[in-house]
Amino acid sequence: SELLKTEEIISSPSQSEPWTVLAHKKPQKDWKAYNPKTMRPPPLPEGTKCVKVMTWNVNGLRGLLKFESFSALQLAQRENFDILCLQETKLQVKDVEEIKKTLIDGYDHSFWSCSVSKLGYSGTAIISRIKPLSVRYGTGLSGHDTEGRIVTAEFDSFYLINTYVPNSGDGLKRLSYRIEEWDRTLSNHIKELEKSKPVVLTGDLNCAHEEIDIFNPAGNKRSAGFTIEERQSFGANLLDKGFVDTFRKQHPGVVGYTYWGYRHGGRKTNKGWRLDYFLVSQSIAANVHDSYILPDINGSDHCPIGLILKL
Amino acid sequence: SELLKTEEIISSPSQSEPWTVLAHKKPQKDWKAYNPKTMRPPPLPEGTKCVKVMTWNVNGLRGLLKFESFSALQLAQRENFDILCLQETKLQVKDVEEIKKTLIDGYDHSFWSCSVSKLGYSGTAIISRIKPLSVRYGTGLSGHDTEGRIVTAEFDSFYLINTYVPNSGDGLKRLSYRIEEWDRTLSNHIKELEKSKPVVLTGDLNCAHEEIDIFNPAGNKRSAGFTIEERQSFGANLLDKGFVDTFRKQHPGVVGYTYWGYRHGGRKTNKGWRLDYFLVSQSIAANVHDSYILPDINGSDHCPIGLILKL
DNA sequence: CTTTGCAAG
DNA sequence: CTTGTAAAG
Repeated sequence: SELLKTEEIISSPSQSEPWTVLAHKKPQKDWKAYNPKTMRPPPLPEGTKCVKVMTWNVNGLRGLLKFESFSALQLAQRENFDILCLQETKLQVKDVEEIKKTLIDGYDHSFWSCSVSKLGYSGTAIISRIKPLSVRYGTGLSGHDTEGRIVTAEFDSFYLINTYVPNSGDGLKRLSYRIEEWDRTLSNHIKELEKSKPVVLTGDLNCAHEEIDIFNPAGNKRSAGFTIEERQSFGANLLDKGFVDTFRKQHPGVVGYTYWGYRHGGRKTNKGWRLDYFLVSQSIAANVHDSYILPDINGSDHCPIGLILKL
Repeated sequence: SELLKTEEIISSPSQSEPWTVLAHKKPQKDWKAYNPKTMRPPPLPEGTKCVKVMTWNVNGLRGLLKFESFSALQLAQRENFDILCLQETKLQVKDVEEIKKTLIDGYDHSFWSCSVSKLGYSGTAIISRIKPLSVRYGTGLSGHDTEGRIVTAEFDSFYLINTYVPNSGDGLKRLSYRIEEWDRTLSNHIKELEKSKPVVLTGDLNCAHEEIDIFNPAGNKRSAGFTIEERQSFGANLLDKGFVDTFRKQHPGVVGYTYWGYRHGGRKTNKGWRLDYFLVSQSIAANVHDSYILPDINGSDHCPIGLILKL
């Protein structure tokens, strides 16, 4: 296998570095607040084969890189991921070569999908130090491939699907498209791939699945990302098809947000949502060593999340 | 008269404060470089009645105020002007009340003209501690009053016209409008006012009149602001009608730019243009005590200029 | 190169 | 509130 040995991967400083704990001020009902310092398992024993995947909606990659304080470079040095999945790169096709030059050595395989219908909109990427067996852009299943929302990479023992699910928009004007066309297409794509290998689905799924996944469930029943339609579609098209929400499995009853809107200073007051996920095929759910959130990493309205998968 | 006494006006720190001298690196032919430290006359004797007017194309007033380093407030404290004329405020009508609140005490009379055809475009204002006898927006002469390009204030002994002349645009696509419609309309407006009182015309006239007024005359013969059409129109519609270019009269053979394009780092290399003027009726040309440039004031692609007029 | 408004989230 | 566009200078 091309996957790296444990000692190379698990040298991540993320459990020794001083991640500041996000104060989850108002855990609701009897929910606990996720604490990345205390709620992560001990490192795997040396020699265990595994892969470390990270996912981050960067809300404009060029904006993020200007910041410098959290380039992919520094994230790599801290987290030492094997594969990084990005959403909302907002790159145009013409920007990609320039951006590739900023990648650090070792991450030699990167695959960029850009919107060709709206410039500077949406966009996804997979950046990897492992060379995939194959890569596919979009689903090929219908005409929904113009917004750069899906990249799929095939590895030895699994498919990795990185996606940025369409936002239902102000006034929910894109809700029916989202549910009836997009979610269904994605679900079919996954099922198709799963016929040959287990699937890891990650990205900004633009849905807070349960009440625990949003700071104010009552007030957001008609907000894009928490409508009953989106939540049911998430259940029916993903979970009911045998996909496991790895964070929720590992941390039932724990509040762990991955998104805080800029509009109401949400990050300071922890008015967050869990919109970013790792879902995995049931057949590999037991291989998940850790599914975690890094809420203290700034530079976007979303924070990165990670998955350590034993192979 | 409502105009202030000399001791109140000429307490300006501008001749004692350390204005850094702009290095005019390549004076052309036998032109001298304007030096605001050395080329200004001594203060007027105490008790002389005068008015101090400043003009500044601010290239977006809200952007400038964010800066804070050169708000109108600080400019007022350093220059102690009586009247400030702004161009390219880029304000909308709805922004004006908000902006008025930022004015410092004493400047209680302000008159704002905003573009109503293109939002956030153009826009002029007169801010004064002297209450004008009357104020007029636009010329009233034709249909050229939708872009907020002219404010005229009447004082005891003169009219003050503040204008932002339309740029002829990339590809000179607005050149014929500029010459045939706009310059002519402005000229008629001035002549009309001059029938009753002398006129002070100031603002961004968007024309470098002579070769001395631009860093690279040869290379800009078809650039907006230095076409022969604009230069001749400037001569025919303004100077030939009896208006005196006060800076040029005071400093013949002196290079004094007021604008440096952002596009080619023009301010560092002093690739500038003189686009901002005080023109006065011949009948009061001898009353001009000082017509000067403040090239070291940043915050815009134009710098402010000043006029001290004896009354 | 920078400001502005606009769409989008 | 912030990221992208585009128009304008």
